Amino acid sequence: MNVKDLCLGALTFGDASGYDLKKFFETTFSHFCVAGYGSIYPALAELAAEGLVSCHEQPRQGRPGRKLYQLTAAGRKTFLQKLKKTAPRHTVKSDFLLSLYFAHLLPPQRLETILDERIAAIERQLSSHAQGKRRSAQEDDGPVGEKFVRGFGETVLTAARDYLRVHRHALITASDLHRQDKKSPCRGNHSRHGIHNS
Amino acid sequence: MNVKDLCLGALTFGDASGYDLKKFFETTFSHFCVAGYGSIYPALAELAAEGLVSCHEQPRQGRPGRKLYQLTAAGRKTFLQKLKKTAPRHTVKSDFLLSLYFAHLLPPQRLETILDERIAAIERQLSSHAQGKRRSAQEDDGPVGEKFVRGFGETVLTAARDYLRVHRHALITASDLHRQDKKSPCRGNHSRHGIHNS
DNA sequence: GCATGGTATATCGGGCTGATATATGACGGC
DNA sequence: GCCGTCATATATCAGCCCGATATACCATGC
Repeated sequence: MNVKDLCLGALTFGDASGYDLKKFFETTFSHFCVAGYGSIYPALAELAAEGLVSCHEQPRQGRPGRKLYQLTAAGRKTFLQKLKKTAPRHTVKSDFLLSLYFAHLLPPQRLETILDERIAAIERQLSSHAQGKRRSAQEDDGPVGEKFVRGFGETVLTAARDYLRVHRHALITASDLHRQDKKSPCRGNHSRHGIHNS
Repeated sequence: MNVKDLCLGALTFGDASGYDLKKFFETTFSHFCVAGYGSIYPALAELAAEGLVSCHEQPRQGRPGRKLYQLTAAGRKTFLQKLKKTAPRHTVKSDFLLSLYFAHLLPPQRLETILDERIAAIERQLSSHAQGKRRSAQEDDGPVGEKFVRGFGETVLTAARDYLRVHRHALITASDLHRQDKKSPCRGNHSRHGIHNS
């Protein structure tokens, strides 16, 4: 599922400009995909060239016209096929966890900052989820998958936040004991925690 | 944190070849980063050119020699600096959740497959975590961050698996009611679930 | 009247993924 | 002893994507 397919999928819910799509990805899809303008605009241009979307430009004097994109029948068909064939992968990329893995190389203050920022970020995501839930409860619909996906996100985020809260203190104190930074240089690369075992 | 920094970080635990590093990423770092040979080998070559790692080649007759890389003092310093400055981002990219968001466009059988495969994948990850835990409990060490990160992974994965198990059936039956595929083409792109609101 | 932030399109370099190619040793089964 | 399969090990490349940046205007509030 590349950005082109993502755009087709979003357009099944109605016409939109590139800007609209970015916002849509940032809100509705925020916890499982990202796409920047640098991917969206070229994607839309290619899709238009392939006849999978049509583009209706609304001229605005003095600046580039707003371009509304609409899914064509071929575009809808293409998306359905992609959707059926796509392998449902799920990957996490986290400098957050990577940093904590190296807790023994970081000052405790930095660890605190990292943990607190992540907890705060999770809380922001949870409250924006709650807003989305209220909105879709009013309008009483949206795709059936939306509720499921939102519930999944809430569950996972809540579990993550609780874990961080509970184990925050333990990590900071433990890392303080095992510290290994510039001031106590312990500089052997040949520690007993080797990687290769040949 | 790009692949070059990742390699430096892994090499703080001991010397390794490119192949060793890949395995290390796949096991220890598996739930928060990925790196293929296509990134690792060029990264090591650049690091060697910059003097951040040194390379000791063990010749083997008839094929390319095994290249063991070792962190230099400069490399260790560089990694510590990067680690301190890195913004601890955390992103999820999931065709799995994306597919489920479009549950109303998928046949129930496909939904079942997707859910079951994901649950099975989570269970595989959990049991490989458990193995890692047993191993590091025997040797009674590893970086202090390791336990924390592993605990985080277990917590989140368990919460995800339980959610999927509990809500599996509800999603499949609900999507069956709201189905909207080729057989009932409902082809208006101008549904009331529009994206833009200008 | 002016600064801030939102709307909107577009480009580009650097970087990564995933597939592919190549070669050989080790191991177990038959 | 032979064969297939798996693990070891390095390397390249096309296609794709992220993040930063540039431009331009309007609405809002202070």
